[in-house]
Amino acid sequence: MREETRRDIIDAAFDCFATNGYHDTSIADIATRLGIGHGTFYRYFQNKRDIIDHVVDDLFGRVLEALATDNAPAAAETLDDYRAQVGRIADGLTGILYSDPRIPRFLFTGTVGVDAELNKRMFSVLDSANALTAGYLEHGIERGYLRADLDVDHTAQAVMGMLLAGVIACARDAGDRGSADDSGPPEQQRELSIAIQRLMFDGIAR
Amino acid sequence: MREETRRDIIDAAFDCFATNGYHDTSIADIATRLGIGHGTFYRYFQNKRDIIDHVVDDLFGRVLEALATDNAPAAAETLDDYRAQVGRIADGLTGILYSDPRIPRFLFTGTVGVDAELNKRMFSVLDSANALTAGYLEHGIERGYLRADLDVDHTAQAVMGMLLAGVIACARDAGDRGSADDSGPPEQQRELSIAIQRLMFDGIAR
Amino acid sequence: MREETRRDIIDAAFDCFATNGYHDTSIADIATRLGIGHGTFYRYFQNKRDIIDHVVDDLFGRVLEALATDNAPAAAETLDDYRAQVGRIADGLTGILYSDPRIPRFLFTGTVGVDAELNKRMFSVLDSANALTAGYLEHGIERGYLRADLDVDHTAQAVMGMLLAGVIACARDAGDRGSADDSGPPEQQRELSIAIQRLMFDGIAR
Amino acid sequence: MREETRRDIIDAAFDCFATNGYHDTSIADIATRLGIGHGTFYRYFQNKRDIIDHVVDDLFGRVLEALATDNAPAAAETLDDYRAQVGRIADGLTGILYSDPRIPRFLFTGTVGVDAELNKRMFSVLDSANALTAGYLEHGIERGYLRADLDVDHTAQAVMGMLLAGVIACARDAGDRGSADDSGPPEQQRELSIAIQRLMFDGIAR
DNA sequence: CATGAATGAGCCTTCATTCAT
DNA sequence: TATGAATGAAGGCTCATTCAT
Repeated sequence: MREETRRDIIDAAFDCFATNGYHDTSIADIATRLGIGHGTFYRYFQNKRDIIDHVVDDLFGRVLEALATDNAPAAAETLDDYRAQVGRIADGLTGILYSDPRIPRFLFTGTVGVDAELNKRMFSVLDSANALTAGYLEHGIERGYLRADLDVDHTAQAVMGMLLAGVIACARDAGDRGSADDSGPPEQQRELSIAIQRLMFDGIAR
Repeated sequence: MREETRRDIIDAAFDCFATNGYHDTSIADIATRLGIGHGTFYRYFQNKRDIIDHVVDDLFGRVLEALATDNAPAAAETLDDYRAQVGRIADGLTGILYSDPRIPRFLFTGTVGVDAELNKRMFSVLDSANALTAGYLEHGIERGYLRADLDVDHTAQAVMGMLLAGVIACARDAGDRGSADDSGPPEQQRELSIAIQRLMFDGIAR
Repeated sequence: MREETRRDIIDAAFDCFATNGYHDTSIADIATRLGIGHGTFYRYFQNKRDIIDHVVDDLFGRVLEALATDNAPAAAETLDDYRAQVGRIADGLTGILYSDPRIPRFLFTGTVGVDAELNKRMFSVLDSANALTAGYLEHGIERGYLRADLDVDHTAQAVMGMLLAGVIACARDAGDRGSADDSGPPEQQRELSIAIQRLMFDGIAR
Repeated sequence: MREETRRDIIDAAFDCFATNGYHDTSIADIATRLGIGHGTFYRYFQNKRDIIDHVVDDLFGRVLEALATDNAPAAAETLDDYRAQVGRIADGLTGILYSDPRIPRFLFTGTVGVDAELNKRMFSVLDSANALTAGYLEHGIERGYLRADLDVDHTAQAVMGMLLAGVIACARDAGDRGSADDSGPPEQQRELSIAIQRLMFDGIAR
């Protein structure tokens, strides 16, 4: 039960799921990619359904870590601070999504449509993200640099939706670019990021 | 080849896919739900992969029709016009999504993770929606009621993302409420709709 | 129950079986080729197994008729008579096989490997042919122009084998030539015919 | 992937095909006869179509080996030599066909009517046999003990036809005798063999 | 009489999972 | 501990046959 093998299996599974989706990936695929016997898989994971949870765990862990690294968790005290903070988070996410194109692809083909259970979990993650965002907004209201009548919960939901649009765009681009790691400059992503920020802070009206 | 049977199969398939997802729905499931022999299915559709396309066709047809009904295609000439128009579209979508909770669920479990082909198709639909939205924004700039320096394409993408957030929320709610047609008042959805509009037109800053 | 329809079905079945074989021909194929509903088939024949018997009946009827036409059934009284008779029979068979390339093909793909029952029947037809040939030989011995110590039964079997070689060659050629009726000159067939006769009457030794 | 299992499957398939024919044999039949799960079949062979090729390979291998054992490949130098050689080959074939009655049955029900592809292959085998026979005849002409004006190709075809008659007779007898290995004395076969030889070397005329 | 919609038995094939080595 | 041979549940799909219209 070498811990390294466990990691390798998670990585291989992540790769397979991102490339072919959960349902079109067989245990044999994962084992073959790793060069191990497919019986070995079952020494590390209960069953096929089991691994996806661990892949998701692992992915979220990596994403959160990456976000935490780039982002001071310090709360913004002014609108400009917040604006900058949002920019940093957006850039951070962009960086993560583009550092490994398999991430957005996996979120699609490896996460959605697998299971009612997993759906629930993903919804719950989204809830957390919403709550986090709502917290930021709440903080902004308290500090006085955001509109007092802001519906924080639903506004947070809307903001997260814009981020999702980014993830989806990445997933599509990743699909177009194939699975290779050739990082085309994330120009599109950056522009979307800017558009989101302007929408939030400047509105669209003249 | 009664056209009615064809419709029934599409409906039953829609129902099954929305409830259990594409991969956990067998042809026998669809046939059983309809009370027909499973061989009959193959008199109307080529194979399992074939029906999903028709279900998607049908769904999009219904959605577009519903949207068209509620919405004057007339272009907005003032910001208030546009604001109202956005409100109508949002309400329209809300109404559709809540009229049949299977719709958002199907978009998830019956559409994502099926196929590279279908993914491509869904992306392409998203593209169209983006382009449509961008067109509205473009028009607004020309008419002078929207910021001239708006990045229409990416802003459209962001706006569509917010709508997606609504779809996702619906899908989750539908899951919680089961597949029955008990229309809990779409209070949440209405509030999200308002939050999106305020975000677009008023921004979040004080 | 028009008799003509019955004939048409037999013809269409013959065509399908010759082209695609018994197992790769569906009732729908036969009906479609004829432009009738495939339910109609069952008004004329019990089931799929039933039709093959009628096709075989029909085919043998046609072959025997053709042979009878070309051949005086009169018994040969001299070796030269017999030689000529054998030649006529051989030419007759050649003509039949080449008049419709589907015949040898059908004997293969529509007759062998269908059924234990049909195998038995074909064997029985072969028996009759053997017996007929043996009768000719017997007659020749009685008349004194054939060797008295001839094993008529097995010699007849051997002679029939040579004819079978011709049928097989035809079947292969027919396959090569496609199903069209382009009668390449049956040069090969004529030469085989001659070789058989020389083998019978002159032997191979110098 | 025990090689023995592979052999067992080939044998079982051979048995089933010989008894019931290709189309009336299911993978489950083969597996059941062997007492293995039917999934196991697919660990050793691609699909149902795949196995028939291997069965044919195996059968031809065995036949050729048996023929080679009994037969000096040395060329005949005199007519008597050749006569003896033909006798040995005929006896060899007889022995093979009767050593396992499933062989002639398989050649019928397991080989004909399966596939255009397999038909082609069988024709090609027949070609080789014809060519081999023609070679012997050619050699006889060169050595001077066969008629110089012999049409070697078509004569070879005719000779092969007589052998086929033997195969067919065997197949029928095997069917009558059931699939058991009770070797009724191949009296019939021997007599056919003699009749063929006399036909070739002595002709039928007095 | 003709039709073709409906049916379900039956078969091929995949693949997650187990377990003896 | 690692392996991969074996397994059989499960599901997609075909097509001969029936029968209401």
